[in-house]
Amino acid sequence: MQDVAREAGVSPSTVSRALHTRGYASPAVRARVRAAAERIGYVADHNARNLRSRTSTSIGVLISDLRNPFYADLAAGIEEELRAAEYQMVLVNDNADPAEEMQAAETLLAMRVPGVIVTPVTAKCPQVLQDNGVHVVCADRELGRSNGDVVLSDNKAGARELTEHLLNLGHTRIGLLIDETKWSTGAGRLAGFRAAHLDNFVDLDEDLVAYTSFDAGAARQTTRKLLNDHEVTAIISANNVLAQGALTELKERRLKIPRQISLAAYDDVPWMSLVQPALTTVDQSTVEMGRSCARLVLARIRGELPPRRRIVRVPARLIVRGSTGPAPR
Amino acid sequence: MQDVAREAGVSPSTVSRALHTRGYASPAVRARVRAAAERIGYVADHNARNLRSRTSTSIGVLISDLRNPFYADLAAGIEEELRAAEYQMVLVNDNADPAEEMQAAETLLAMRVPGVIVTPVTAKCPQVLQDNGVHVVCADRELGRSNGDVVLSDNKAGARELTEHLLNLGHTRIGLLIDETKWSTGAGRLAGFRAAHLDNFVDLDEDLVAYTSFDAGAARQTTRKLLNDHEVTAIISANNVLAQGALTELKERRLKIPRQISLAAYDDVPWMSLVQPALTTVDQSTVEMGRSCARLVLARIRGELPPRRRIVRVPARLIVRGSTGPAPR
DNA sequence: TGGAAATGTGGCATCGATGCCACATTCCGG
DNA sequence: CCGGAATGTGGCATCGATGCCACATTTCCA
Repeated sequence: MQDVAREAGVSPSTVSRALHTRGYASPAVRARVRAAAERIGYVADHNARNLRSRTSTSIGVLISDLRNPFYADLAAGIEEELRAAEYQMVLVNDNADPAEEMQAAETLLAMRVPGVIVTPVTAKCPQVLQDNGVHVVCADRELGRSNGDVVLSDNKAGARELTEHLLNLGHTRIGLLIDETKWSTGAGRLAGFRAAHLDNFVDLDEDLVAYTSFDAGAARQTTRKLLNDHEVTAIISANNVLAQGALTELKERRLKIPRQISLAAYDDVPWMSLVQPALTTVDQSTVEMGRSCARLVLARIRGELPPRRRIVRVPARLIVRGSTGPAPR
Repeated sequence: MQDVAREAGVSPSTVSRALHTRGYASPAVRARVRAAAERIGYVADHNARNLRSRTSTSIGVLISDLRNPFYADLAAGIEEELRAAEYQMVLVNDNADPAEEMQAAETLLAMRVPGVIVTPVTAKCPQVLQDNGVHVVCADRELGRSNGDVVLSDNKAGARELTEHLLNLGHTRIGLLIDETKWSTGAGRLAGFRAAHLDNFVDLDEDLVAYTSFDAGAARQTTRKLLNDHEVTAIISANNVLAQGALTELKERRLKIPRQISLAAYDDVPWMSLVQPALTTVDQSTVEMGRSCARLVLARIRGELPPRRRIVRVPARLIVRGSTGPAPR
């Protein structure tokens, strides 16, 4: 910048004013400075700018697992929106580990990022960030009674719609493969599953809610057990990872889908339309969810929003494909 | 930091020395300062540190499309290794667009990142970065005659092995679905395909090399054309995106895989083992590739490497699954 | 016991961009 | 023709961490 000032024959202050819209600078000088900057290849130092202005254009994004297409899509949506606003995305994987999550939060604090988008593992993480003046948006799920902004898939409505689709096909014994109900994600999907049964006057056998862990192998075992112990004519998987395990087990058993059993999943990811038959799913518009998160955090940073917490509910859409059909008699 | 100094009753300089391993500080003072920092909840400001030390612990990662599992895995590997070294990842999607790529490069320059890992779209981008003193590692591909570090999949060997696998099964008319040969990626895979034919004394009909564009829909059309115009008993897709199109077309035609036609793909991604039959693929250990990139760029930054350019070749591994079988007579 | 060496700590300039304030110049009306 | 407003530009302190240098204190040996 000193160099640009010398090159243009003005002072550093003038350079600053000439390159930004803020402050006066005669058109002549402005042009001269811009030319000089161009010639030298001047690129403003973000660190200095951030230090002085006590802010930054980097946004922290804290997710569980980039290799899961859900998180990848979320991040892609966030990045797209941030880039358009000339912000940068600092992406950190926490592997759904509380310790790594807190570690990451501290790093982001050190970077003095003005905002963070997080798929929280612990309520403490968003809390700590917020306490330090960072604008936090929780994505995909809510832990306990947080008081920050959140962007959620409408889990209950989506799961209800999916369940109703199966009930309408005559299924009355539907297994639900689910890994957790402590987060709003699992809780909402389970609630939707229950609500659909209730609405349709179908008694729900609680044994058909099969708890497993967030892992395809475990989901496969759980599916096996579910099929061994109970008569079910359809299975709903609460997310894309569990669906993988369920499908593997069904294929292994050479069960005809959907003739002998129907399979459906919450969270539509690409492979689900590639398998034969393609899976009936609930698409939670993950990329759009990411965009919403970014828009929300940017609006907060710019102070465009009232202090009240904002809850964005991204609609979920049922996609009927070949894996669901009439219940066998 | 001023606050910590006051709290501990020492000067800022001493705080700096006490919190780092560099410089002297009596154990007593060190303990006192650490305690004070802890109490206050002090987190060093990266911007100030970066400004002063003219460096940064953020690494730029410039990729084409986070939604493609290949890039997601690459990024995941990079992030894992960076995090372990207490570096951060600034992730930018350039959508394989030269303009966006240059834009991103400029942003990374502004951030004064010490290193960038890029899956280049244009040779200009890594060049510009390098000219500005940034350590650049090109991942997955090489453009023209660059002189920087690169981490590549051993495309030629992998493609040769895959092709040989098919030739050994008696296939002599193998279609290759490929989108580009300007980058080292496509060029290497095509070379391996050719080399395998040569080694096995099978004449290669150049018409069976079907050029398409990087898009599942286009790949499907090209596959259709390939099947209409030529007798082929096997198809190799040059990457995961094209494989999607090829598979869709084969399913549409109700061709029995592998009885009537074999299908194989370069770049193993999760859905390939979920479809029935599972696809024979070449696994390029994408995550490990990402880790290698990160290790390489960190080593450069630390000055641990001789000036000569480093070319890391990550081995590719053939995974035989159900989609390839003996050639039909 | 005096002086040199060793040890620990504080002062201060610095990195680069920013924006307040002061000052120089031009412009206009009374 | 002079004073005050309007306009444009430069000086300078500042953000927070760092590390050189100087200085104060202690240690040690001659």
